[in-house]
Amino acid sequence: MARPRISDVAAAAGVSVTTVSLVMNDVESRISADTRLRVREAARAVGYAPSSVARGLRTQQTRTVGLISDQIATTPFAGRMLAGAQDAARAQGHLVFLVDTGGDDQIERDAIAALTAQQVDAMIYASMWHRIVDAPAGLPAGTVFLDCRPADGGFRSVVPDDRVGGAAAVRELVAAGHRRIAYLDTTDTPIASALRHEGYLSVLAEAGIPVDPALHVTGDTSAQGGRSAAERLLDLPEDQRPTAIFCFNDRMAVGVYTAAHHRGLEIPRDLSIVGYDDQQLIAAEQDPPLTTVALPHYEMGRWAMEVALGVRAEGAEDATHLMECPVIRRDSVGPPPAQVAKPNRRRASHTERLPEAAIDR
Amino acid sequence: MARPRISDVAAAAGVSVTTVSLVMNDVESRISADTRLRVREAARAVGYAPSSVARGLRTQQTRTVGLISDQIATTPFAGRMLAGAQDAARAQGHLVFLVDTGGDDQIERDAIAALTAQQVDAMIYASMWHRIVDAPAGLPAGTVFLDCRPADGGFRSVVPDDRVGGAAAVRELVAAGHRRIAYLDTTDTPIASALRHEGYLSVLAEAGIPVDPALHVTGDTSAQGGRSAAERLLDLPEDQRPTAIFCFNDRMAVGVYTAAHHRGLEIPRDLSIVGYDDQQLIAAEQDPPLTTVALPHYEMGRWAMEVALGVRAEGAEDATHLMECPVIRRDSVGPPPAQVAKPNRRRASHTERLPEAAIDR
DNA sequence: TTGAAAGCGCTAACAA
DNA sequence: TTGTTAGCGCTTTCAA
Repeated sequence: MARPRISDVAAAAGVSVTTVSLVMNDVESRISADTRLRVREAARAVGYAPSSVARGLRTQQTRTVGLISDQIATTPFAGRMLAGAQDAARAQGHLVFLVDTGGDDQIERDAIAALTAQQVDAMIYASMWHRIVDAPAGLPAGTVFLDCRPADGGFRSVVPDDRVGGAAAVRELVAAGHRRIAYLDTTDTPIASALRHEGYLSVLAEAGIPVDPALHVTGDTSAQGGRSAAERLLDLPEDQRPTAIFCFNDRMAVGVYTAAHHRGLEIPRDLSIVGYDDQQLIAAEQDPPLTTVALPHYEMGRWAMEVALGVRAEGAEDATHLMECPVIRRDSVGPPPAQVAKPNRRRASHTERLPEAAIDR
Repeated sequence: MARPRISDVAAAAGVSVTTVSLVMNDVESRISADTRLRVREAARAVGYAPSSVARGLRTQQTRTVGLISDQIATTPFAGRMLAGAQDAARAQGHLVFLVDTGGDDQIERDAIAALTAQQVDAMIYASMWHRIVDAPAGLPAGTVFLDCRPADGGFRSVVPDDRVGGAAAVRELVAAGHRRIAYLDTTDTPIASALRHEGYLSVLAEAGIPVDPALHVTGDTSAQGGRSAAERLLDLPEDQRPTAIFCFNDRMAVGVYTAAHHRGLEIPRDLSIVGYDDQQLIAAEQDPPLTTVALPHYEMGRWAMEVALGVRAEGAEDATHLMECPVIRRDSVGPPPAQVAKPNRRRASHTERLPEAAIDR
């Protein structure tokens, strides 16, 4: 059985297709209540649902959106960003085409062409981590950049406010009483790390804490990278060693936990840690749960879609919207340990603590 | 400037729209090379690309696929499944509509209606973890179920072969010499856990190892759940305690690591562990890296899409395809510890080991 | 309050 | 080898 058409409904209801169309689209002002009911009934009877394709051709509006992203498969963040975009799209009665290019330029070009051919009403160009990208050719005007900014402007974009987020993280530590705060940085993702570093420096300045270059170390964005960088920090002489570490991200923070545990340092008693990302299945599951700064992925996805669909009339044509990154307080931050005079005291106290670890079996 | 139409190209090239259509669709047999070139040139000149919407209306084939899933946002598996489906779709020149219902039935119904209205050529109904679902009404025939099976059949489906996967995991342990192997199970996800349990039992049987009910414990699927369940296992008298634990999933395995560390047990020297899922950012980043069984998400996604688009002519209309779960060998499996006579020996060796941990600073 | 008819942009049957 | 034309299923103008 073929898909019923509007004329089938018209015939069944004994009216014209115009009338059916009017009823189906709730332009009912001019249709009598009686006719309306007959049409509705007939539509249900034949199992009619308007063809979006035909409607799209006629109205030149498809109620679809294209979402192009570089990496969905390999990042744990994709989900929330997509969810935000999806929810906003659904609220507007739009369906979203998702294309993951895997970073391949040819696939990206093809995707833009295919999406354009599909006459999507809007387009979102998403990156899975905050960075500056070269806008690909062929993107329709009005495309919104999600978690990235076009190098040459020309498009609206939304990115996390990493500077303020970094500041919030460090302020958390300062508020707990720390003065020797390290920034465990990375060089893998320049934009975000530089911004978080700026935030770090601004808070040190506002708290009147001198900047110690030795407390700024880098590693690659993995637990292993975090661990090696942390080792360097913990190898510093006792009086120069940080009492708190702000980590570029949660994965690196996990490495800091490992490094700390291997030295018998207890978190947060001996060392406070703040991460970034609030990565699911990681941050909250540490022991103790990690205090971190959340990346507002859902909100960014939602914002991008709303702007793309014109729900939100955001200012300038190529303005960048900064989304707040909230601090998620858990249990990895505490006051700094009481000042210790001799470098060897800590090692001693470490040894004293060992029985505790054995006891809880 | 409006989108150029086929007639614009025809006018520019001085031919009919038929000719243009023929050329654009590579049905060139009847078109002279000369005309072909002229048309191509004209198309480029006016910046023409055929409208998929118009073509879809005319041919009744949209070259789009609908992918409905319950939870993308909250699962780390979604990505690879999507990637597999996407890649297969792209290979066929199809675009995919993605809808995440979040498990909401109303959203699901709306999505099915919207996708049907869009006249998608195929549909995939995906779950983010292996389970049996009630097929929602309105799904078009030919819909493929991904990582789930319809309770009443009627549709093709692809799911991981959890029974064989569970067997492979346990066989790994048996091969290393273990005889007291626990299954750290969960009740959160009945299908998968029951199948893996079957695999576990089958390998014990084939190895002639008696089943010890005390070695079958359950917890919820989290690090915390794994930890508590592991505590129960490790609390067993020395001679009944397992030398190896097969965990329902990697998250729970992480909890086992924690429990083991708190007792001073070293992995794999004192305890071997095998997980399941090969969860990114978790399994490989444990210390030591976790041996686990991978869920073939990419392959399942790819398979589902290929079957949905008819690339793969799979047998029966409602057959279930079982996808192999490969063992990922890392460093959490070793031979069982040498038999220890007295219950206290282990604690002694634990204490002896402590200096090692302190040394590596 | 309702209907006839044009046309969205394309493909394909048929004609030349 | 190429062109004319009907029609895919709908919306919308205009007329009744």
